[in-house]
Amino acid sequence: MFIFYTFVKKNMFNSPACKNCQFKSAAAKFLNEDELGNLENNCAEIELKKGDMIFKQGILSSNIVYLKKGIVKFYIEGLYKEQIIKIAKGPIYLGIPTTFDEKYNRYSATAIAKSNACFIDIDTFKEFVQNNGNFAYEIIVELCRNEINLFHKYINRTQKNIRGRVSDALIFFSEIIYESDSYKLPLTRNEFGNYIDTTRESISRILTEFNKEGIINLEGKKIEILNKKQLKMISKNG
DNA sequence: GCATTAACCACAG
DNA sequence: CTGTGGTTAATGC
Repeated sequence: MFIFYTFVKKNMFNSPACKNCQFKSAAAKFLNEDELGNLENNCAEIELKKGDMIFKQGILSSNIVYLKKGIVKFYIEGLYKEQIIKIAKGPIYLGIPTTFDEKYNRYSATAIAKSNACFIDIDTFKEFVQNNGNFAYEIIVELCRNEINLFHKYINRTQKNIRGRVSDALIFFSEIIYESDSYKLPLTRNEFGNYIDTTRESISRILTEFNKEGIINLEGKKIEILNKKQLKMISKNG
């Protein structure tokens, strides 16, 4: 991340056209001409392939990342293994909790689909928060939403059985991530299990169960939801 | 006790 | 990387 920062300062990248950005965040819509110009000069846009790491736990961080489009996974190096904590898609800010008041990243983020990310200099970002109330307000709204979502995820982990949690995840990918009833899972069975706190074996079993029960059509990583009503039932009664 | 749930292990594509 | 089968431990009638 430090490298990007130096490059930007030397103008070795073409500055992105923040003013006309089609993927402007709710917060960035409140930036005035001057501020947008400032953003353009202190920001670099990068194209990411599936599997590219965006930032890494334990490494010094000096950028806020704005994911214009794409899908990412957040994960933490735990005591014994890596744990996926969250999957999200752009447009979204990625590094606020880990960069804002922390020297080192407290978690890692990796693209799990082709993505576009803007690396914004942290001091520039802080300036906006300090001087532009509307900008700051929108950032707070996003942070609040994230916290509530995590509370729900936390509760579901303990209070739903595995069939319920698998249903939740399938619905999440369908409604939030892909906005379609058929999609290709961006995770291996192992990662899927890790994500909802179970084993790859249980994922395999339950997906084939759902397939046999006619709730989904399963073909490797390709999922087609055939009976969303029932899936939602299972999610509830989990 | 007996049934259910889910993790762990092992082996085979 | 996946799917399946057997085993086992925990929990709830």
